[in-house]
Amino acid sequence: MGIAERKGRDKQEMYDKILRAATYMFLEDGYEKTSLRSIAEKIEYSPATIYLYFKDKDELFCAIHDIGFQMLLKEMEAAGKIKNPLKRLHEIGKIYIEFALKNPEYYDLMFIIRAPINAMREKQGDQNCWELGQATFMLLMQTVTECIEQKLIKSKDPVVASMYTWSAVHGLVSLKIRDRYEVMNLTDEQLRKMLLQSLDELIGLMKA
Amino acid sequence: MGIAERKGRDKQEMYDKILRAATYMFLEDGYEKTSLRSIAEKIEYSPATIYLYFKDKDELFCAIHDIGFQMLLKEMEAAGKIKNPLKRLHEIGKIYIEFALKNPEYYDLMFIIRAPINAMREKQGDQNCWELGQATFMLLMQTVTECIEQKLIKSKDPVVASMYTWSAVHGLVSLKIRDRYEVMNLTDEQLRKMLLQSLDELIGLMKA
DNA sequence: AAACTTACTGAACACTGTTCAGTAAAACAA
DNA sequence: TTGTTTTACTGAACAGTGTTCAGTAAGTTT
Repeated sequence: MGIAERKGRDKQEMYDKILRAATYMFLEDGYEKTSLRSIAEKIEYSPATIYLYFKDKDELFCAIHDIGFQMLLKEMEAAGKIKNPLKRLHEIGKIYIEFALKNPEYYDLMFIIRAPINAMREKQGDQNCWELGQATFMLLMQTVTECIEQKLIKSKDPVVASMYTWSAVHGLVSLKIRDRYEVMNLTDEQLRKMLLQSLDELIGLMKA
Repeated sequence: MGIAERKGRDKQEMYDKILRAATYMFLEDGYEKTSLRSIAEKIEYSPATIYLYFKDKDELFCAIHDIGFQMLLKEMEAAGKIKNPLKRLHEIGKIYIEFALKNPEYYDLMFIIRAPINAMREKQGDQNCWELGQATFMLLMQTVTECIEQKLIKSKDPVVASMYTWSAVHGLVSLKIRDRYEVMNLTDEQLRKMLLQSLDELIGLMKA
């Protein structure tokens, strides 16, 4: 049985090796400039080898997408410990914005680029692949629900309130990541302050 | 002088021909699946011909991006006529959302895809290319400023308020266009209603 | 009519994602 | 130990992409 175990370990190690190289290059050069050929070259294998471990490029990037969500969820743990749901909501927003500013490539892959979504759709029956995104959304939803129950915010519908909260914050960071604030001519630091100030203001508006 | 005029017209017609074919195929198949070779085939010229009229693919799509903004600005004219700035703000939001839902490919190109931004950056001195985006933002900014002046909304800083308003609405539609609402399992109609309801709620929160 | 310019092209270049027949090495069975 | 089967990997091919360039035919100018 030792041979089968060793082969299983070898397989997992190879999978991880490809994933690490891909992640490294993706963070370095961005999605558009990370090719399977360049990843293969980095690990000193043929491009065809990658297809023994991943169905296609989309599936490989889906795995990186999942790493990004695990990172985000880990950061969200801190917010999860805050008792006051309104403070928690605010903290969730801040962590989300800081995560996006610190990890723009991950954020892009998690919330904008279509590749991981394509890969998840192909695994129709596999509900697991959506669970990371759902976990993040559930934390927000739960927090918003508690805010509503304790009458800390004006909104009554938790789904709608979760939606515009997420959208607002996503809009803030995604317009930055896709370079659409250039019309405003701000430095990075000015922009960062403005994003956090916008969040503050939004939370202020939501407050009952 | 007739020859020079005729050659100028010919050049403009060729430019328009390429742009129309590109726009048609882009709206039909989306950005990812619209290649210069396929555009060239449609107009029955060689791919190399396109480079006589456009610097590269990014510049061609920048021209389509501009058409999208012209369309959006035209739709915004209706909102421009509303005297009450808060009602106008609400209408601007609605028009923005409806535009995105009706023209997802244009919206994607205008606010998410990097190609047009790359092309505009290359024309550093040419401030004209940013003016369409700025015009849209200026209408929002002006409306928000009037709301603040007339104490119709709580916010005091027009830049911040414009920013989170734009971001919120952009977030709503861009998460849809990039298929990130699938975690929520909603039909298109349910989603559309929810987007508009979120906008209503946001405006409600903003109200003084 | 000769010379020059312009608009266009086919082919090339360098790259991409993906597949497949072939092969060497590992594992298995006798 | 040997023969057979399986596995992991590869080089090459396929079909496609954006972009450039030397060559050419037609139009324009002298």
